[in-house]
Amino acid sequence: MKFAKIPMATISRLSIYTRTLQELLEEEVDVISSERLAKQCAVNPAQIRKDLAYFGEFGVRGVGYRVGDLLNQIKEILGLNRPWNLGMVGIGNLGSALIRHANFIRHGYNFTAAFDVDPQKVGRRLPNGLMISHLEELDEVVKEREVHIGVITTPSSAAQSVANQLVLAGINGILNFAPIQIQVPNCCHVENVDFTIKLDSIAYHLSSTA
Amino acid sequence: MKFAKIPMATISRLSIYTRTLQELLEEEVDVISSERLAKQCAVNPAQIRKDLAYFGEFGVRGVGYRVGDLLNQIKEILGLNRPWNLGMVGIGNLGSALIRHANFIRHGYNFTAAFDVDPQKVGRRLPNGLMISHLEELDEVVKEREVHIGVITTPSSAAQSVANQLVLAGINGILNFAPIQIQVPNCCHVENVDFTIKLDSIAYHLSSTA
DNA sequence: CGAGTAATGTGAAGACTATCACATTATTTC
DNA sequence: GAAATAATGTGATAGTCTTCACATTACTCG
Repeated sequence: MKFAKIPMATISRLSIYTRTLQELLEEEVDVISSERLAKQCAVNPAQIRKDLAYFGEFGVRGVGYRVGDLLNQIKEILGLNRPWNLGMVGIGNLGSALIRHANFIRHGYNFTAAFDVDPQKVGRRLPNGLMISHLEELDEVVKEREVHIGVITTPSSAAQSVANQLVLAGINGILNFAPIQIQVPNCCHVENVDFTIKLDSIAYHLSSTA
Repeated sequence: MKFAKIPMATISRLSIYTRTLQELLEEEVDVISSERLAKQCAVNPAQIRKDLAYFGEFGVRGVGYRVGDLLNQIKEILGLNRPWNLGMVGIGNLGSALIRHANFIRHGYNFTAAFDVDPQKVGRRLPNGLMISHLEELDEVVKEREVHIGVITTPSSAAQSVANQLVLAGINGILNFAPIQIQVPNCCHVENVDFTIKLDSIAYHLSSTA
């Protein structure tokens, strides 16, 4: 089943489903149909069933999905049944805000390393107790703290070089907030969070419909 | 040409092209081929030509594209040849980091309003001089400061209600950082910036290839 | 226990997106 | 000024993703 080609969009939606299922679980809903789940996630019901079908059969015909079970299985699929260690590179406004941001921890992501080049910052501790290391020590610290995923919040100009360093240190997953397309070998998976693109997209829609 | 259905992906790529073209302009490159531009943007050359073809002919056969001209024309298409006023709702860690973030201003986006519900915050000024207004005053302030685009950085639980208020105040574009699918009428265009989804996607790739 | 109802799982159709391949057009060189 | 070279613009093709429609299976109730 791992060899079937899973659409990226399916993976993203699985992530959305987990959030909604989590809520449903907290509301003590036991069972849910693809139709109701779809409405809450703003997708098509058949889409949900197709997405799940890539990985097996998780529902009961005529009944629906057991919320707790489905949640666990999707978490298993996504690899969320274990903690992931994050290393943040670039401790500016955005970087430190993200480290303090609650959403990461709640989902099993922990920052275990932070890097910068500014001598004013290196050696200091973040509010959560994490010490800022110098970028030069990246390789060493990444291995020591078992960082699995690199988060880049440096200026664009530094992003590619940081990515190279992360890859050399053995990192295979990068979350890139710098508005630039970074190039990495195939072994490494990059996801971009680029709100400038999103804003431009809004600007386009506002201009072309007005 | 506005009635041809333009793929969302095309709009996003146009945004990427503008960034690369901007760089090329600063490096005083006059002319560029789709092939070279494609390499820098990490896309297929034919893709660039197709994307542009939705809007007209901008190149010279046998030669390439004039960097300055192309940049201006794409900016025109996206509606970036004018300033856009942003109103941020939710002045927490992330919100205030984003307001200070340089990328917005550089691209013609200005924050002209900021909202929160915390009495400790309302009435205070942000480092850039912007006063934080109470959420109750949203309608009024949005109109007064001519806010075009709303940026939501509240907790998920508040996001939908804030979106409703923004729509009622006449806002037609929303950039949503809350990890929830907010529902709005068709007149309003929402873009989501959701790094939890991106992280989950990285986790999936790391788990399934390891 | 059988008929009726509900909701999944999935093959097929449809819609959308990306890539190829080449005709077309501009420039350069001899 | 003709031939060679270069690079766009685009019809055709291939590929991917989404939605439909229905056969299948589970539960409920008389």
